[in-house]
Order: sequence, then structure tokens, then C-alpha cells
Amino acid sequence: MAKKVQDALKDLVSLCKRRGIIFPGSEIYDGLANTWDYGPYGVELKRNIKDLWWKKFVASRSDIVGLDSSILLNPKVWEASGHVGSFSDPLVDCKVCKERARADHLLEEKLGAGAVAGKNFTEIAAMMRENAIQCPKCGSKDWTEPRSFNLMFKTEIGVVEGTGNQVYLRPETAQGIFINFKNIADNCRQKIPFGVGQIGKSFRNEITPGNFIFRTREFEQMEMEFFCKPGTEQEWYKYWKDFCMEWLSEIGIRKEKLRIREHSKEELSHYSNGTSDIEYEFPFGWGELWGVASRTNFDLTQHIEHSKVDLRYHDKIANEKYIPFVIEPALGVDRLLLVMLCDAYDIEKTENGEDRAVFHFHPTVAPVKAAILPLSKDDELMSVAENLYKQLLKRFPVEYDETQSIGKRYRRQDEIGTPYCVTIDFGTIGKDGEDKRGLVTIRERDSMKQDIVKIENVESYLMEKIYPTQP
RNA sequence: GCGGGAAUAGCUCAGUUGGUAGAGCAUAACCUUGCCAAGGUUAGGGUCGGGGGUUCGAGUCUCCUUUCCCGCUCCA
Repeated sequence: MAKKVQDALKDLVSLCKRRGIIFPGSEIYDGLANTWDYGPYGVELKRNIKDLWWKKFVASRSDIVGLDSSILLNPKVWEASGHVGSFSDPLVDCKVCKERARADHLLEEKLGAGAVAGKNFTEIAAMMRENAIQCPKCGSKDWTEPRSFNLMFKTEIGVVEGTGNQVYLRPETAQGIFINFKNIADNCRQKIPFGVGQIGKSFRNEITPGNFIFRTREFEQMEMEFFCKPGTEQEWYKYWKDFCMEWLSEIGIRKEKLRIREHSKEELSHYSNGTSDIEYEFPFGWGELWGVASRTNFDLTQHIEHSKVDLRYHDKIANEKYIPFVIEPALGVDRLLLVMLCDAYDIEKTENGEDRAVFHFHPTVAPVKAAILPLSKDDELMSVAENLYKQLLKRFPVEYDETQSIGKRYRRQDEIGTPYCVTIDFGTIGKDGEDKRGLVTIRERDSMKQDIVKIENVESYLMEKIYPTQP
């Protein structure tokens, strides 16, 4: 059983490479662990996912605006947010009561200030043992080795190495939003409650990456920070949880593969008074897909303290100033893409009993929307098909295929999850004893239903299916 | 980080006691076929992950190294 699900992911990875969806990174140089490149179909899929999110969470809402902030930020941002400082120091955990402490602080308490200056982690570990440092909570002396938990990538500004200012690649897009809160509140006529959405890359030096694109060190996030009046945050927290779940169903994710897991008090991050993970059942088990966090006013408060800039919101009607509370739904693009792949992936039995892989993508996310197939290699059939292909290509991604048997071409499209196949036959053009009816057959992948449609109506027919107008 | 396994064509794999590489699928061309893949002919594609050693000769034996997979550990 366990072996079988692992095989499923292996087959998926292999299919993704074979059909140009996702390639292993830097492959011609022996690869680079846990990096992946999106191929021609993968990039369409990814773009569709981002477009859908942007439309749902930003463009279609009057209370949310967009932002594209810098990956490199002033390092003080990360001091304020708590990403540097406490997490780049030698942390130890008490093996008995799980208390986490800073080894350097414990040692300095006992030995005096400066006792650990310039010592590396190995030396600190030895000092912890030699001095029999006790856990302040339970008295145990059984500590883990000191580890740095700073997961941020470091780099330098300035071309001469070692002389520049150290900066970090952002580990989340959220801070770019917080530091622009005042700009947006002051200049963009947004009244609370309002949100700011952003799509962009983030970088974390994860300790254990893996499971294909589930956890990588470079990844793309779709985050939205929703600013609301203190006291209303529970209401909004619930609202956004429901909203996110609804959207996942809308884009075709199977409901039974999704669940919401509320974080326990102990598990909550330092900034949160409530966090839920929307989890998906991957072939390798349940994994976090979407974190919806009630971040309180922690971030803005921190930035007010560190920057000395007043980031309070001025409600001009009630004439009051306050630091808004924040609800943050944060979703990984790559992770949602993996969900899409896993959810749409299916092994079907052919008539002769062999397995074949297919994707059942929702038409809106499918990398190729339709394939235009002339029934056989007849000049007139091919020319009519090609004209239709060129016409549709201006509206959405379509493919034209005239090689080999019609059945084989259907299969080829099934493998990349193309929802519609349009077949031009002799009835369309009136040849070989058939009356000219100007009709084509549109076969829908999922239902295997066939619709007969006038050739001039194909475009509107497909547009309606692929981009249905929301009620 | 520890243990185990693996690396041969785009993919899945075979390769005998050591004798300088094969299959199926995929791809391309032509033929055939007329609505749900695998009928024919042909073609392209591999310094067998990399480096050293043993040997007349290494995909095969040996050492090192890189990468990947599985399990444990870890995951603000």
C-alpha cells in the first residue's frame, strides 16, 4: 500500500517530464536537488492558477487591491517581523519538556556576558555539557544539539564581495504588504476592511525539502492580507476560511480530498491567535495546502516600533485611529499546482487491459483547452481544421494534430488533460458522399459526451465552457 | 545528519563467467486507417551519472565522488 502511493508520485513525476509539464532543474549538470523547471504545459497550468486566484481574490473584488513588492527588502524588515534575531541564534530544545531556549543566553547567565562570543555551534554544545546547563523549566540537562533555525537565504548588495550590506531573499511576501500598508491606506482610497493581494516568489532554506514540488526552497506564493477593525477578526477569519474552501471546489478540487485542520494553542506561531490549515490528501499523505492565519496586529505593531512610523489607520468617519487586525490566507502556487496534478491524475484501463495515464483538468486550468483534429489526411479536411485552429488560437491555447490515427490523437490529448477535442469530418465539408452540413464533433473528455456544433459556433461554444460567466 | 537502494536512449527497462550497447513505448518522415492508441517501411537519438584503479580489454570488478529514491531524524 505504502509502496503503491509512492509509485503514484513517481509515475506522475515521470509523466510530467515526458509531456513537458515539469522538468528536473539543471539536469544537464547533474541536477540541483529539489529544483524544478516548468515546461511548456506546466507554465500554462501555473499561469492559469495564478490568473484564477488573482481574479477571485483581487480583480473581482472592490475591497481588495493588488501589489507587487520587492524580493529584497531592508534587513530591518526581518528584524521587525522576527525572522532574524531570535531564529538565527543557537537554539536548543529540552528533550524532556520540549522547552526551547537560546544556548548563548543560558551560558551567559551562568558564565557571564561574552562567554560565548565567537564560539561556533560545536563549541557551544560542548560548553552546554561541561557546565551542566539545566533546563529552566524542568531542570533536565538533556538538550538537543544547538541549531540555527534561520531559514532565510542571505546575499549581499554591492558587487565587491564582503563589503556590501547583507540582505535576505524574502521568506514570505506578506512583509512587503505590511510595509506598504500606509502607502495603500493613504493613497489608494481604501477603507477598512480591505485587503492587499500579492503573487510572488519566496525563498526558504528548508531543512527537509522534497516530495516533488511540494516543498522546494524557491517557491511562489499567493498571499492576501486582509486588514480589519479590531474585534471583527474572528468574523473575517471564518469568512476567509469558507471563501478559500469554496474556491477550491469551484476550480474542481475534489471535496473528499480536502480538510481543515485548526492549529492547537501550542502550535500557533508567535504572531497568531488562530490558524487553520486547509490540507489535501496527497499520494504521500495529508499535507498543508493553504494556511489561513489570524495574525492579530502583530506585524503592524512591530513595524511601528521598529520604523517609528505611525501605521495606525485613521477612520475619518468615526474619527478614531487604530492598528488594524489582519487575516492572511497564504497559498503556494506550486503546491496548488501539485494538488491540481494529483487531483486530476488518473489511471484508466484500456480495452486491452493496459494502464494509461490521463489528467482530468477543469477546463479553466487545463494547459491546452482544445485540440483540432481532421479525421484523416485529406487536404480539404486539413485546411478547414487549420483555419479553425488559427482562429481559436487567438482566444486560448489550442493544438492542431493530423498525424497517425484519430484514436491515437485523442489519447495524446487525454494524457495532458485537454478537455475538448474538435473533429472535422467529411460531413463538415461535404465530401465522400456526405452532405455538407458544416458541423463538427466536439468531444468532452470527462463525460465522453459528443456535441455536434456548427463550425462557426465552435469558438463561442468553447469560450462558454472554458470561461463560464459567474452568476 | 544516519541507514538502505538506485543511476544504461525523451520514458520504462534488459544486458550472461569482463570482449567497446539492445528492446518496447515516445519522436520524425512516408504509406495505411476513417471517431477513441500501439498496422507497415525507414530515420534520428547513448562518451552506460562523473573521476581514478585492476585488466590486453570495464556498462559489468574495485575505490572515490555526485545525484536521486525509500525509511528514521528534523521542519520558526
